[in-house]
Amino acid sequence: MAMSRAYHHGNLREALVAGGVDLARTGGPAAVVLRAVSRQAGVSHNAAYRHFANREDLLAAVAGRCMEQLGRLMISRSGAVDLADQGQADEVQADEVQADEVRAAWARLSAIGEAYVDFAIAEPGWFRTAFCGAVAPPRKEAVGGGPGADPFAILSSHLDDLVRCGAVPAGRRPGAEYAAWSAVHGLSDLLVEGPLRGLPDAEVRVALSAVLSAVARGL
Amino acid sequence: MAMSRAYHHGNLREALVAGGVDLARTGGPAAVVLRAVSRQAGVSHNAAYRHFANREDLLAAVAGRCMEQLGRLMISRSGAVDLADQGQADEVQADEVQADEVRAAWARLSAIGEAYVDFAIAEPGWFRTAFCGAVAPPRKEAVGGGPGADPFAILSSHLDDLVRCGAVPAGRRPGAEYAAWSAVHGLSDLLVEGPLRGLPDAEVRVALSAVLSAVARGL
DNA sequence: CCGCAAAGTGGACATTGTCAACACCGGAGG
DNA sequence: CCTCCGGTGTTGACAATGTCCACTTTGCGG
Repeated sequence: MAMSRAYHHGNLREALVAGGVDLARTGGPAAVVLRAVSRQAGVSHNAAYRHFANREDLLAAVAGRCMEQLGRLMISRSGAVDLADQGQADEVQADEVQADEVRAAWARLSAIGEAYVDFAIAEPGWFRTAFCGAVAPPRKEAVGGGPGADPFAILSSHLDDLVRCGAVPAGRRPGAEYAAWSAVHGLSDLLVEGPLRGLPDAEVRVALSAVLSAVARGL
Repeated sequence: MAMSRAYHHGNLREALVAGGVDLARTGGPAAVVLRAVSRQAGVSHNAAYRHFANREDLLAAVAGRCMEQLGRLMISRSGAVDLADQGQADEVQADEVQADEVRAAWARLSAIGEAYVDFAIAEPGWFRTAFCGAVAPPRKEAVGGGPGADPFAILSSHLDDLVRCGAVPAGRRPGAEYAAWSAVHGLSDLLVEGPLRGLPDAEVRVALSAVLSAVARGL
């Protein structure tokens, strides 16, 4: 199994993508350079062409990883809300349970929105790479243990929850993902590479809460 | 008078920026290539270095032009709303005048939002260039007749109008530009270079109206 | 045991950003 | 009028990159 390191590198494709993710973290999509990732993998340039059609193809793979990273953070933050809530769940009326569920659904939506923006700010290189326009098709995730972390799907299911528990009228559901996603993504983009770059931290929080509450009202 | 007057070329700086805008239109920021714009201006490479510190500097100038272009479309669409409205303005009660003004203010906000997205769709190269992160400082526009077409300033003044005529409570004003701008910019970015690329036209209109009405409700 | 296709290598080429040294030109000062 | 001078533009060079090509090596399947 363990291939001799001389010629056949264990599985290169993986190493190349990992190296690309590394470079993208600090330099964004422009830093995902064929020769650089090859060098970093201890392999000479042109080796990558046995695994990717061209640079764009590699970038797409790297972008996919970044997107998954974002999805993972969103899921994790959403889960954290559930955990925090269940602490104070005790014996209460049935309708109070329902009210709590509504509140929790709203909190989860806010949490994934905040996660989105936080990710963009904390990892601008990854964020810019994820949305550099190199992502492949919708990416049908492997059914198994893979973290099916497509941000869009996550958002959709959270909106479904809001409708299901009556927090949002069903008539408002169509197009809701566009409204919510656009708002959060727009703020992220403006903060990371748009005219809002370098906005003071306090102002960032003001903007974030303004966007999130506007979305909540707007749904 | 060592003005930027004609020396050898005419005034090159202008020609270079214009050529850059040309290339950016079809190829986005990546197409703004020093040697290409120099070639297109009938001048050999390195001539540009007498007018710009480096490629990034030129790109910033080109990006500024693209941003102005966007601002101009927004202003023009906002003006078109006024003209369309004044046609049906006749003798009415005072409070109806007020109601009309409120309606017009909302219509103008919608118009600039729609203009933003339309611009992104119609001129993706320019849009991507405008927001590629190369724009110079906050750009203090000349107060006079110059096309003070900073999209952010335009949005701000429209929101001010909404507050002034009572359509939006003053308490909601802080942060409102973040909410509105983020929503519209996010949709544009997702449509132009994000996962929403290639969305069928009908669906685009659904998304746009969902975003615009959500913003209106959210303010 | 052998050959073959997959995996990796080395070299080459065009393109690009950038630097340095040089050439041109038109006006300022004599 | 002539002469210098700095702003403008040119030529040449260099390193880095994406990509094509021919070649080599490896290990698996017959």
